Amino acid sequence: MGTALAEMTMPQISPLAGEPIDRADAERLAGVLKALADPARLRLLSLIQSAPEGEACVCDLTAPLGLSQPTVSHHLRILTEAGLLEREKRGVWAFYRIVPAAIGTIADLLTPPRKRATKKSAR
Amino acid sequence: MGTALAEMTMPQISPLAGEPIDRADAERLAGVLKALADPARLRLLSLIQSAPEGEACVCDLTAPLGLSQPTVSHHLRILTEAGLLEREKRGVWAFYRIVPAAIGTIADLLTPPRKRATKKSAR
DNA sequence: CTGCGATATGCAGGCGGGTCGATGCTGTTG
DNA sequence: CAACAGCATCGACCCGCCTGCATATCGCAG
Repeated sequence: MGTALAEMTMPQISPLAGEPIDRADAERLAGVLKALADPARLRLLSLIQSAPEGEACVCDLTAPLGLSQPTVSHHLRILTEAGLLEREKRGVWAFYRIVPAAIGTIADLLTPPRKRATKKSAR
Repeated sequence: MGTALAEMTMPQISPLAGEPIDRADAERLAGVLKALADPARLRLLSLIQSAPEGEACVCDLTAPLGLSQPTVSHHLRILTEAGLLEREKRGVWAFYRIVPAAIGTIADLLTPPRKRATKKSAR
């Protein structure tokens, strides 16, 4: 498990597509969104993305966030399990990097006007 | 108040753009994402969007959701305050409709690769 | 005016989540 | 081998949120 994202990228569900999504899909999508819906975690993603090599270790993230090291590890764990981050341990350090297509996938799931096939008229 | 979305659409913040977002922007974006990060609310958006006229009243939503009427009203209130839904009262009924650009705005905020201007090199 | 149906609000219970301090584990350094 | 640094895990506290029940409010019908 982990990568909760992968479990719904294939079915290509979209809450705003055609018909209502079922409970299972709603809970999966909500799960990933829950991982994103936290100021600390959004800042973590932002910090990691804007880091020199696109990666950062925990010790570089605690200070700018103003949170304790266990708390930062906790958030990184949640983001990783959601499929938004990937972890690579080099020596004593654990480097986190953003999974390239992850956020984009979520953005796509929230973007309905992708297909003009469905009527929508002139509103 | 209401429309928490409007308060951050102008600054055009993006957690994955160039530099790290500050605490205020992170909290604003997290606030809107929190409104989305709930199975019941995702289903509500989906149900409303796929309704005949793109709108629905509370009485039509309680049954498919399997939640009590007060709970549904509660979720609709949260979605409305987040700027994702708009409410129109006609007679005894309250009709809810999706704010067209709302979800798209969030999707855009989560879509970084829009501008190649920022270096990114070959990683 | 009285009654009824549709919503919103108040209140309370219960669960999940964010945070920290303490601790354990692993790999590096001397 | 001993000491130390980086990180993950554990336990606990506290707050916020989802949910339902009861109640208030508004609009319409008779």
